[in-house]
Amino acid sequence: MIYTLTIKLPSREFYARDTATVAKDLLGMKIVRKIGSAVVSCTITETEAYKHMKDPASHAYSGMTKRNSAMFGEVGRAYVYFTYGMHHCFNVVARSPRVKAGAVLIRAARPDLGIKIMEENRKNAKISELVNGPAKLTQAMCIDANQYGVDLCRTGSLFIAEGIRHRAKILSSTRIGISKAAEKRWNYRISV
DNA sequence: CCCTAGATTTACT
DNA sequence: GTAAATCTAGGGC
Repeated sequence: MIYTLTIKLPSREFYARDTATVAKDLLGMKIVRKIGSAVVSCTITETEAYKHMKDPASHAYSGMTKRNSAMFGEVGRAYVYFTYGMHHCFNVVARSPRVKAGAVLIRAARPDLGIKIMEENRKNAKISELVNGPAKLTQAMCIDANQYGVDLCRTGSLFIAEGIRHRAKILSSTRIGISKAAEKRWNYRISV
């Protein structure tokens, strides 16, 4: 028996909305990564919105640089940055049309497919800690500077797909690990 | 469980 | 020069 699996991807317009709104709507969606012939995927459980003006915590706040240029580029693409001398973090470029820059940091997820591969990439960490942090997720899913600017609206080596519709309550909190604009509650998560 | 220190590179001041 | 959208190991409780 041959099954045809239909994978639905959010449209480009999905990402052309307010960054915080997209951050909430990404909860429950899937990150799919093809590594050679293997596939790994996770369901997004925690996100954070980073805007442009009026958001001193955003990489885009002080204008465009070589590092953050993806935040000013086409929505629906990947913004991957390197930090703390050893970690990569994965963002999805998203903003309303009248805003110049914005991205959603993917902070945590739930492992879905390819768990064995992710365990190897994560030095055999416990399943509950495979992708429960922004740099853990990129490590498990082999996301680094090579994925900078990748179009997440196409079924390539890295993309976002719609997940199972969920009714989980969305909790909002202050963003993690920042010192500026610490009062803004642009961190969103769903439990398990 | 909690907490702290150290890793290690880049980009911008 | 230094701060950075982080993680891990190690020690204490």
